Amino acid sequence: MDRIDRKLLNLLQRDASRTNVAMADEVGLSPSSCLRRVRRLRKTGIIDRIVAILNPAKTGRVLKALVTVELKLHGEQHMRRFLDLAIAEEAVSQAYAVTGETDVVLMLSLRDMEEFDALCDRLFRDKTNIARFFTMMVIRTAKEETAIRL
Amino acid sequence: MDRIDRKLLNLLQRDASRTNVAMADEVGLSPSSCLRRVRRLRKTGIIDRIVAILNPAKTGRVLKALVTVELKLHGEQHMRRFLDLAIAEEAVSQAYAVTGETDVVLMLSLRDMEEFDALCDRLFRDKTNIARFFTMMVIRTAKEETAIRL
DNA sequence: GCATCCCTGCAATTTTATTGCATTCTTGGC
DNA sequence: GCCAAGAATGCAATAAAATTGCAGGGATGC
Repeated sequence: MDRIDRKLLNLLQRDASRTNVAMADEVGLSPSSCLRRVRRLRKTGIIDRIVAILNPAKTGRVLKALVTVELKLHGEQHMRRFLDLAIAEEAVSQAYAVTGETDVVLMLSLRDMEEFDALCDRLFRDKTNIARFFTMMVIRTAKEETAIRL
Repeated sequence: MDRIDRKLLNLLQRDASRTNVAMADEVGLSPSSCLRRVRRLRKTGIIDRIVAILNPAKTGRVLKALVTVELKLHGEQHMRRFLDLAIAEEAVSQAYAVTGETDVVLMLSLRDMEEFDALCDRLFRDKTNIARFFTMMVIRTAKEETAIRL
């Protein structure tokens, strides 16, 4: 893991669609050496995966919301049961168990408020183990970064 | 945007490193048709970008934290000033202005608590416009999904 | 019914990825 | 400082993939 590897990772985190030939050129290596480095980075797991990032607005998911959830019962099995419910939801893009005043934080990507309403029904109402939940609708996304600075 | 486009998007959101030939095979198109579809999806912006996702743990960023921030002064310029400060930080991977009890929510990816301490110094202490902030350390990541279901 | 437009597959061509191999570079031990 | 072992590099040949032109098929609107 040297300077060239870091350079490759930075390039790939921005745009992994460029060709190996172009990458080799940018870092000053031959295509074969460059390819072997990238393959090593993938095999060792530093590069987890290569994916397409869609534009949420163009897919109809125009609303984002953060929800903090406080459970009534905090045991491991109760926590797991709720998380399993939550992660099965398409609108839930992130789900974390956290320290602090609340137990779980969810990030939602929603089509509209109707979807939010239905989701609340499934996750938070009635017989579930929810003490309280607070919803923060996202007004502005200032940063949303998949890349990691090396 | 038909069934095949959706299939392509789902495939690419999982693994964009496969070849066009393989993709064409999976959706039952010829490579040339498949390529033209993917190019159209990129040109129209539905596919925003293709990126490498790194394994945070292998890059030394082993801690995650969510921070809710309440500002003293809520004017647009004050909000913007704080957000600009926050998004300039490498450890801040997501930053949102939100409705509700707090004004801003940050997602942090940290190397250690020392980095957190230093970050707090820069963003929250002293002369800044911070009324309060609450930190939730992530205990468990149950879901962290870049893909959008179509 | 017909013209138009879009999409498709095929085939030729260009570009890229991949691999073996000889050489160079780096590193650790002495 | 010198040598040996392992790792990384560039080159060249080969295989595979991407790209493009073109002709045919199907849907759409008039």
